[in-house]
Amino acid sequence: MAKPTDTRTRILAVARELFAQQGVRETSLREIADRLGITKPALYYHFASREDLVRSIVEPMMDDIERFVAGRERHDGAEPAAAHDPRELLGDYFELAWRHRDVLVMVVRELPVLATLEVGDRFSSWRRRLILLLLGPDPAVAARIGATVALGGLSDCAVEYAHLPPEEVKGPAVEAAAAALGFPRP
Amino acid sequence: MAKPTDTRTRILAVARELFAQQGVRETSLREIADRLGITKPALYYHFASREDLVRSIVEPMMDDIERFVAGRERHDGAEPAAAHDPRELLGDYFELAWRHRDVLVMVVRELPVLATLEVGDRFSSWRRRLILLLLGPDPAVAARIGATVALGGLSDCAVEYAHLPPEEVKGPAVEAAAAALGFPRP
DNA sequence: GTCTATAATCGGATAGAC
DNA sequence: GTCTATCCGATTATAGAC
Repeated sequence: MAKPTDTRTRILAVARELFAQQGVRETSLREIADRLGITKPALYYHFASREDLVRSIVEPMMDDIERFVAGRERHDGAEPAAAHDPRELLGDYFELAWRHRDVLVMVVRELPVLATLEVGDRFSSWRRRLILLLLGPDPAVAARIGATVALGGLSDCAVEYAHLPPEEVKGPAVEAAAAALGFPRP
Repeated sequence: MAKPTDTRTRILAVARELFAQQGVRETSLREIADRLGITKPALYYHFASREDLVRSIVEPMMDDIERFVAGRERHDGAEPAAAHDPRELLGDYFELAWRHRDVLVMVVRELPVLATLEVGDRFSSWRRRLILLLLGPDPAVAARIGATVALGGLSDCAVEYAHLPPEEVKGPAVEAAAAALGFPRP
């Protein structure tokens, strides 16, 4: 039953590649269709609109991050515990960013284009909640700034060193992030 | 001699604001003209083309960064000394990013749109040279990763905490970056 | 599922009057 | 310096045949 990759999947793959290379708004449906050797109307058979295509690419990552954050928060309404081991949380966060690094580049570089999907607000929310998990409630400004350096720096690494094997990147990246957070190397 | 702000300056201000808010490619000349109460052809009296307008906004920042990096490199062809105090260099770098934080957001989010200005290549070059200044020639991968966290995190802070007074942000941000680099708090 | 043909819209840019 | 009017190209999207 080796389906030779159906058209919908091939469209998604080509779109992902072009969006990452030249930007979302800078890629037209014509360009995607040409690359695949089909025509524009054929795209509309598989996706209701241009926005539907974009959403189909972005949403799996968004859902994955939402699960990541929500799964580590308390659900009983009690105060969120800062009981998370920083290195473990940062390591898991690195692997998450790494898994989605292609779409991640696209998203962080194009928040304005993706405004209709409210990507910016959701990212802010996740970062706020992650800082809460790392530092506990009401952290001082200085600690929050350290956390911003740590989390922002980790995402940058997933993008910057995408050509290296992840095992080689993860360790040093997590150590640097932990140090920025105020947990220096043992 | 209180010139009531000439039109060219007003155009640049409105364009900067709209570009930062909704993206470069997502802002049309019509939108800029409407906001100013003039028409599109009037824009063309002040700028030769759309690209000329974008360039006029981005270039001052680019020149400033180039001067920053070049001014700290050795010019005699000798090996680049790693003799820079990390906290001093990081602090100056923070202030640079802070000064240009509005245009900075626009640029890092829209590398694809600005491809014709070769913004991406120039940014890569600056980061590479800064890492050289911080770590000396041929740094190990782990050290480079720490530097990526440090420099990336600093830029993020200039954007993320743009609403706070810079004196409040700079200290903690530089300390976090230095720790990520491997120079822990004394 | 994919095509041809086409509608409707919007973008950047120019000519020429005032 | 700013306007009206206009051109040209490209884009999203749809209708209808195969």
